[in-house]
Amino acid sequence: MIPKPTTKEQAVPRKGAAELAERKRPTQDERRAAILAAALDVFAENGFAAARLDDVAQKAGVAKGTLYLYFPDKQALFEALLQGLVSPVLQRIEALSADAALPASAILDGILTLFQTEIIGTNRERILRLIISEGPRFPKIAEFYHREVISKGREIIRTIAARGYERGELRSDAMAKFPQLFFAPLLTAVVWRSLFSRFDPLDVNAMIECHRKLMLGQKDEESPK
Amino acid sequence: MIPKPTTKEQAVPRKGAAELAERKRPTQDERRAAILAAALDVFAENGFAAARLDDVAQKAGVAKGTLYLYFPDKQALFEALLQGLVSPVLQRIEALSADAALPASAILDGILTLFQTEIIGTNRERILRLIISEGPRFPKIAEFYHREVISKGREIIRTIAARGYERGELRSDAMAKFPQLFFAPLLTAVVWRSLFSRFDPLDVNAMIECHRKLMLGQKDEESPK
Amino acid sequence: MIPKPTTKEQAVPRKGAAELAERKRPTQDERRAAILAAALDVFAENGFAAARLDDVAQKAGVAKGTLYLYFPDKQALFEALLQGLVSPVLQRIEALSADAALPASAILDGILTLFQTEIIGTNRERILRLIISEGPRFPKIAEFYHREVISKGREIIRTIAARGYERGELRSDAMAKFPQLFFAPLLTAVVWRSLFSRFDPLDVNAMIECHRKLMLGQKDEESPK
Amino acid sequence: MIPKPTTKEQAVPRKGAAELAERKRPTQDERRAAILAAALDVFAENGFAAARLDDVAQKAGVAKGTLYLYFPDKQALFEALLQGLVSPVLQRIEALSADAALPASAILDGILTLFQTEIIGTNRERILRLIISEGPRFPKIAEFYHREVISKGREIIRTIAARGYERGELRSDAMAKFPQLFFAPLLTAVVWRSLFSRFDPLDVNAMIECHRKLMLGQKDEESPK
DNA sequence: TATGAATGAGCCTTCATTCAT
DNA sequence: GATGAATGAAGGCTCATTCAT
Repeated sequence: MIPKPTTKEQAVPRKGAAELAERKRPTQDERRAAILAAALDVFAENGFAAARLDDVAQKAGVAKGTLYLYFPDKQALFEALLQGLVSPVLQRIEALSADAALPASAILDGILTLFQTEIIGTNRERILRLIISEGPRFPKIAEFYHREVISKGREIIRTIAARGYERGELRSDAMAKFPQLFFAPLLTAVVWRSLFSRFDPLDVNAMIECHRKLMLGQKDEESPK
Repeated sequence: MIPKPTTKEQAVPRKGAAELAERKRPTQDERRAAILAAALDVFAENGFAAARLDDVAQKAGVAKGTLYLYFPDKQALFEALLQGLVSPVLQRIEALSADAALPASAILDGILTLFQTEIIGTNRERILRLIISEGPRFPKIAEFYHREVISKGREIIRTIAARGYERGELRSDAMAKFPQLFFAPLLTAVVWRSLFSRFDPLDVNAMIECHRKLMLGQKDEESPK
Repeated sequence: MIPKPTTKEQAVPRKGAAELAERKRPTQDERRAAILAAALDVFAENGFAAARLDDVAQKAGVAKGTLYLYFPDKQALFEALLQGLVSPVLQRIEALSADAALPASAILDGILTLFQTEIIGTNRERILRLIISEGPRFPKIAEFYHREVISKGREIIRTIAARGYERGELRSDAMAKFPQLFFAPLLTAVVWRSLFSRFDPLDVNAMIECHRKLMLGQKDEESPK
Repeated sequence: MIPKPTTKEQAVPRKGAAELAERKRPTQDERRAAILAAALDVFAENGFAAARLDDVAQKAGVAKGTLYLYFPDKQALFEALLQGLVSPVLQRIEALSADAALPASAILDGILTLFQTEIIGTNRERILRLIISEGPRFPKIAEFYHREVISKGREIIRTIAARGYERGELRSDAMAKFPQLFFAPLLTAVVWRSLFSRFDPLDVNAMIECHRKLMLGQKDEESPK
């Protein structure tokens, strides 16, 4: 269970230890990551209140006390978990939206694709679920997420939608007014999957494709894909 | 706080109790209702795991043991709560949709209005929140809700959307394929309100109006409101 | 360990229950008293920090959770314990000292006798030990004890000593200035007993007799006892 | 706070470390002393059970593991602490009492003065407090202290008091029989200060002066101060 | 020798559930 | 039926001690 030291590539330490694929003692970063990964599993499965730190420790392969070397308490661990995995996707969205020369539909397509590939089915989806479920009881999390993700995402969509509407690419300025309408089906997909996918799976890609058409106001013939 | 059994000197005790202005001993149905109402408060505020039956009992004005006379355990109380408040709205939706002569837009409008008046701001919204949050850990609830509400609602929207598309009222058959797209903004509204309304309130009605336009594929001029 | 409800051979249940020596279900007062008695044992033996509530519960014959029905937490239990056993002795001292006609020596003798019979060897001595040991970490306790016992006792001694000095019964007004000098040997007896009595027992009565002589300034011949 | 080992560029490191004004790497004795000093702080403030070795290590400027290089465990550290600071004062008392030519009152005065200057307000007072508080749970300490200090001090007082009584310097042989009576006010001063000095400070010197008069059986006129 | 991260037994406290009244 | 005191299993957190470096 506990990795043996493996003082590796030293000149001649401890025999042939180096070439072994053996477990080395994890660095603090690795341990922290292991704890967070375990915490995601346990919190996602049970919710905050019902999650047991015993389980987190066991999954992370550390002693219970070790958790407290990395996080002051259960709530801090939870909050750290929810604040640790957000940015990269948003940055890619920002990058996408920066090119004003692109047609709105292309940018929105790109964002939808990112959602399909980088969120659905990944840990980020589980984080999202946790934020939806537990956010109301963790104002700090809700505010953080609103500030770091929601408000930025909203601005991006608002800009794109407004520009697309002015250019005549979009039939309506609805999304410029309420960018939430752009994200609503994505949120719905996440919620659906968490609730019903066991017995009524959702074809997320197909639904998003329909959403795209609706959003762009295309008539059905117009859509390729 | 709670009416003592009134051990007093009533010449004709307990007979015409109803017409007495004094607090009468609650009937079982009233007690059950009080417990469920209290449970909604407590579960909605804390989630299932963190909710304390002590609080439920106190809010309901009964002793803790009394809860167990009405529900076998905490989970049963929770499940009873989530299965008790769904039907009436759905029935009204079914009624609305039954009139095939109505234009699709009118029916959808009606449904949206029902949502705005009968869900948002009511206990039903809190139930919905609970289902979203806790559903994944209560398969029974998720299945029940899917069977009783989701699948029916989906069928209704599918029918209306298909009919509207055939009649040319809708520019796209997206919603016929994925009725979730119709409900997505409503779900989003509920989630938003639970997470962000404290510091970033959402104008649900305005958003729904935008959703309506987008859905119907109207150009902006076409919408009166 | 836990008194069984005694569903026994009562022909006419519940009637003649009183005269049976059988264990009846303890009243709340009895339970509270049992908890406090157990707490005294456990705290006296281990000190506050090292005392285990498990042991208290076991000694009191109740479940661990029951403690929390009577006291909000460990500290409250401890404080309740230390504030529960003081008054009667002080009242008797006050009664003794009220009679100004008595010679000072008689009153002081009476107080010393009370100490020997009502404190030494009783639970009050253990309480005293706890106050001495733990008081510095429980300001509330120290203040309470100072207010309720120390300051009153000091006033009493001061009055008696001053009066005795004026009357020529006492050779010195030392005790009128520092009544602590009257109590010092008593405190010392308690401390000695807690530390050394195992291997060097102290004849408290004899020491107190010597203290009396010293205090009264008698030459040795004068005191028979 | 604590001297970092000073890993700097010393041309001639570690040789004439003593005469360098800079902080040198502490010797083992210094480290031991630092640990004991820190332990006194921490144990005095919290008592044995509630004291944290973390705090001791931090105050001593060493790592927690280092404590275990110097003391096998917490209890051994505590015991070492309580056995380390006693002797010098006792030796001075012994020296004082050795001169049989001195009048008893002079020797007793000397001892009282030593107490006032060498105990009250110093670390020795804190040690004394710890012995009083924790002694009952540390028989080894109590026995050590009894053997090394108490019994010796008692013998000294007994000798002086007996001699003084024979010579007619003391009106009573009370203290010859119970030397505890001599120390009682000193003990009382220590206990009082630990419990009440925050809100009811004690003038220790004045009290001891009164004690002296009482002890010597002087009438008030006789003592100047 | 010194470090401090890691361990895990132990303890206070909570709360769903029971049951005597 | 209704009560609420009592129960005791469970979980968050602490901290003395260990051990790889």
